[in-house]
Amino acid sequence: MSSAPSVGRPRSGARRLPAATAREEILDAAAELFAQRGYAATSTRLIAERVGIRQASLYYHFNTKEQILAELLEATVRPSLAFAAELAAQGLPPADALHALVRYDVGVLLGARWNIGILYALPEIASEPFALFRREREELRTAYRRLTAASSTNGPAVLGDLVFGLVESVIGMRRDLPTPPDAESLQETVAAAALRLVR
Amino acid sequence: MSSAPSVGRPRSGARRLPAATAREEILDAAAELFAQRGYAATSTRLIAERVGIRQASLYYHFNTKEQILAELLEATVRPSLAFAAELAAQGLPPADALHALVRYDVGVLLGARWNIGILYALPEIASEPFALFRREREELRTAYRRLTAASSTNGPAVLGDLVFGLVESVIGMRRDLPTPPDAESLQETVAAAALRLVR
DNA sequence: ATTATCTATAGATCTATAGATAATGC
DNA sequence: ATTATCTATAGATCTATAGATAATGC
Repeated sequence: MSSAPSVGRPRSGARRLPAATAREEILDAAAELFAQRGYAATSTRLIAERVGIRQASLYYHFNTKEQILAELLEATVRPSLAFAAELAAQGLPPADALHALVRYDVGVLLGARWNIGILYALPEIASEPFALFRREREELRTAYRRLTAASSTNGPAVLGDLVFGLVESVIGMRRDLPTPPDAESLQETVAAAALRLVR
Repeated sequence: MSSAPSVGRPRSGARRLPAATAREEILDAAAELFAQRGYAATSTRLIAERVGIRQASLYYHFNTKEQILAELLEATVRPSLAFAAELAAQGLPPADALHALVRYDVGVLLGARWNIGILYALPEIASEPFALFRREREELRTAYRRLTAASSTNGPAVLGDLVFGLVESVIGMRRDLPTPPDAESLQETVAAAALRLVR
């Protein structure tokens, strides 16, 4: 809950988010720019400008530009991964659990302030600083595999991956559709579509 | 069908693809590198090195680095778009046409020498040099919308986009799965899954 | 004294252009 | 003469580090 600090040398520009910490402001500005123009195409100078500080000041809060992206990506998978773990502990019928997970995950992807999911496809995330993100995303994929396998008798081996892909297709819709669909109804639509695939 | 020319100053290095034109060699090297390390993270110097020429020599064949990416992207959508047009002219039952288009499109995405589809998500393609690619990809999306709407009585408005997303999910599988699935069977699996969604 | 900024800059790129050159073709 | 390369380089970046400084807190 900490916000604009009173210590430290004053900034060159106005704060981006007066209620947030500098760290949160940097993550927010970076998320907007990375999602809109791309990771490599966004300079640390531009991020800093949007935050109202000088380029070098970013490095008081983050060690590298890659670390900024890594934190953004991890923050996007983590809630769905935690939700999948909760579901696993509840012992619902698998199809009900799958429906709930899809609903939740689509909600996270559509509800994020910026469409960070678009960066999941970046070839750059194959490198080392993104190892934790890749591992967490694979865990989420595993949760989908487990739930689809349990929901479906003799479906194909890749059924879980197809459902995973169906869920993540909302990232592309959010980017490409002129009128991005209403979140509530898309959550329900995608969850229903997932059940059609496993049924 | 033209190949290694005999005119012009000799190259500094060995040819990448002795049977191809310099232009094709450049596109092939760029495709490999863009898909593996990312567009912005790949320098023109590295592309040239893989082709066996000097960095500046790329510009005899292409005006900009963006043009190289644009041609690669266009070449990946175009076959499926042409196939969709053929299908439209044939007057098949819509569900059969949808099945055929999904099969074909998945085949193109999996059969390409490099996984160029991974670059569809790049925020960079929102810029002007990629306008033609974006238009062609939207036309393909429209073909999916038309076929799903005709195959499905009272499905949701985004059904075509879900099928489109399902098809493109094979791009992620090709990248992320330790053993990428067999193309033939995945074509059939995804086509069958698409029909489950519209049925 | 501590914190969060600032200024200045090193060092390493990177894309694209200009003009020279080494082949073949006529 | 034409083609496809080469060398050299301009000019514009870009990330990250070093060290100074302007606040508040004790």
